[in-house]
Amino acid sequence: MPTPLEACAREVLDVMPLVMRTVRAEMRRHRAPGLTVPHFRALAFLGNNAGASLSEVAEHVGLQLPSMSTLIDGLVTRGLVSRAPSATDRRRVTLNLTPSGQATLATSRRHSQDKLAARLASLSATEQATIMQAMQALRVAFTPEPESAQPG
Amino acid sequence: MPTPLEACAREVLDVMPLVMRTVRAEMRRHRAPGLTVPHFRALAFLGNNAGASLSEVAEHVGLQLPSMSTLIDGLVTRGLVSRAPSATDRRRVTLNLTPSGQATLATSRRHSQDKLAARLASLSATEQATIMQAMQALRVAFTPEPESAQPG
DNA sequence: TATTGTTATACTCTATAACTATA
DNA sequence: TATAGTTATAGAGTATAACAATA
Repeated sequence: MPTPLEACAREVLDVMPLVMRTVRAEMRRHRAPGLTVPHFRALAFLGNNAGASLSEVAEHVGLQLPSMSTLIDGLVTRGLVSRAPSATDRRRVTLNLTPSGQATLATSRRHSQDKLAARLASLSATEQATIMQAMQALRVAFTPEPESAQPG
Repeated sequence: MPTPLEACAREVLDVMPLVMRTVRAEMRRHRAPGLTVPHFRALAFLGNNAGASLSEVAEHVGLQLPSMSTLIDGLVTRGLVSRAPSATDRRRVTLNLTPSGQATLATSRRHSQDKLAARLASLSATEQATIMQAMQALRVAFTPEPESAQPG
């Protein structure tokens, strides 16, 4: 007989991959500029944290530095992100969304959001509110603790 | 100003990758026999659906048939899954967990569950209950229907 | 001819290791 | 010496295409 906490963990473990698979499949089907979930999350982070460094994005998205370097490289090549040396510390890079990046983010987010919303629309308003609350609680529990650098 | 439904979709889109990244990282760290999330989900499905065919597992996990064939191949090689021709239709394959597979599933599930539970323990009992309810609602909304929305 | 599954092949994503540049 | 980032290289994981076997 599992405790409520155990049951909750198991349910999360069971259901989240199910949801993410749908999201991923939809992103792939849409395939605007081949935006994967990590691409998307990097763009979203830069949308909220203009001028962030590579390390900050990497930590937030959960990739190693070389992987994020490559990922950002692709976004720079595609003209979605600008990359420049920091004025105060020339080891660092300053990352920003270009106008095109902002537009792409908005479009892609809208698309994924709409597809997700279409699914969620089959649920009651109460259930939707419950999901909203659950996500907010999970965000708190799973936001990585800043070890060295904290974005403004 | 987004509607509640839109806000909910956006929150899901934002938070779920955050959670799944932690789960994945933990699985990788544990690295029992290199069980990935899809491996795990395939084992879990077979645990609940003994004798399932390859197509059934593939549909549930959300992989293409060749990918699932390879994945199952690895599980068979590792002695976690048995694979035999179906008695009634020899094109089909009958998949089952071996005792070792059952044990591995239990151990891995317990491990991931424990790690997840440790995170969730920082939340209140009310929040945990909310998450539980949210997952149950999401499960309903995202369980793939056997409809022919997925052509072959 | 249609369905189930496997094999062959290639591509994407991410990691580790080695390196450069700056502090 | 330590930190930020890049480049080189390798290895998982998954997809598409071609194939084999059965219905």
